[in-house]
Amino acid sequence: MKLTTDELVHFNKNRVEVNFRKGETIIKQGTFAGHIVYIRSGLVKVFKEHGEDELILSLEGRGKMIGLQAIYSNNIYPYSVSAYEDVSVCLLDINTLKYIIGNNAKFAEQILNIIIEESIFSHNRMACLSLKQLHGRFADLLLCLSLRIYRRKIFKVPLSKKDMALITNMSQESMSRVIKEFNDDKITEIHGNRISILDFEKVKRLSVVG
Amino acid sequence: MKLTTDELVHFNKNRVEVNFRKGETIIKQGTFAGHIVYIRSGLVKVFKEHGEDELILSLEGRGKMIGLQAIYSNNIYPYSVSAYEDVSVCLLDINTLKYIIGNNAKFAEQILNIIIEESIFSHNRMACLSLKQLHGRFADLLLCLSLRIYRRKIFKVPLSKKDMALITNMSQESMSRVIKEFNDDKITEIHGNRISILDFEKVKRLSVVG
DNA sequence: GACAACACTTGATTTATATCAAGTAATGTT
DNA sequence: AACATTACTTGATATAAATCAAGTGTTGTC
Repeated sequence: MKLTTDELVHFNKNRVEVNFRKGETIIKQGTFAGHIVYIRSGLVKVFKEHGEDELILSLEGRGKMIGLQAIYSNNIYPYSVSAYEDVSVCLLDINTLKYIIGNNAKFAEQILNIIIEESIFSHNRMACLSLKQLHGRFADLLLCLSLRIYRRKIFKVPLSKKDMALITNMSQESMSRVIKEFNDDKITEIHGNRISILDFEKVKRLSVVG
Repeated sequence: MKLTTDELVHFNKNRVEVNFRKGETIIKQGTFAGHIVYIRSGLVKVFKEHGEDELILSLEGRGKMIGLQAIYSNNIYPYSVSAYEDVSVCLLDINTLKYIIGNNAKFAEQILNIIIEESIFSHNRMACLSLKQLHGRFADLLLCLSLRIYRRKIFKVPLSKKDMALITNMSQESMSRVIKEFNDDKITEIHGNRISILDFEKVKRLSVVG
């Protein structure tokens, strides 16, 4: 990023490194937004709280910026974020960020690109949740983990079956049944928190078909 | 917006006014994005095409900018837009826009705000579609039309029941039944394309309850 | 090592909503 | 005006997936 020396100084002065333990809340929906969160390591969930139940908007890992939406909308975080495992983050002061955005067009452009990418992701997730059924939604979760988060076909996740059920917006029992079918059909090999994708093409096909 | 004279000249040189007839496609998902669309008048739907079926992302009317997502992502429109009624738009050259964003931080900031507002709207819509059932989803449509689009409690919509069913992601038959119940319960008075919201508080409550 | 608490599985039942079917009303066309 | 086409309604049936229920397996705690 093309920041001036002045801007860099500003940034470093207003940057804090923090660690969160598994399960901790990193951002609480509805609270005043003091900073933007940059994830250095660990998996988190971004979710909307809606009375009793919650809707998971996305999973985010290493290298992602979270909370940019708070720049607009009265500095209030429009969603919550919590840690699936121990997480290390960097907190960037929101006013510093706002200041630089308002003065450095190239920087603003990059933030814009991040938000736009998120926006498109969000549209796809909406389509996934509304149009697809159980198998398609789970296939999408597998693709997300494999392509976006771990960049592998075999990986360990800090997610319980219950978590995965929440992410794919289905009941725990349905999740259990879907996983069983995927394993029986040799599409995946899922034992405990270890996921191996055996037939990647089939997962892709299931994601498209729904 | 704080644009320099030079930028204004640029803009006016690369601005075209166009009219679309009811039903016409204004933006086609997957095509090369030449411009951003500013709606001068008329109601349009923004939707994702996904094989056979479609998912409506939002309704937009007078004063809205559409297609900003194409700035990022190889200048390809990530969704389609079509006219529910005769629509008048202004087309802004995407390269001009990009150029100004990259050089005028204040302008970039405003575009950023628009996208962020959209992003939050999109999250709410996702929650609506995934968490709520028929009545809650229809209540949300009523609120959207009444608060965001028409700013009235009584208005005429260019939408058929079929359209409304698509927007709320339910079957035409369910839409019919839900409208009947709303009318029977004196919550609304819907005849043809004329909608009167009689009990606004109840609509809000139904939207929250789901 | 016993016990509690929780994660997961699996089958039976229920439920919300889609689909099917068959009709009436509204609209457009020659 | 007659006819076709489409929009809408309404009841009956089908279905995907949730919930319920009753288990087993796993983990943590004193």
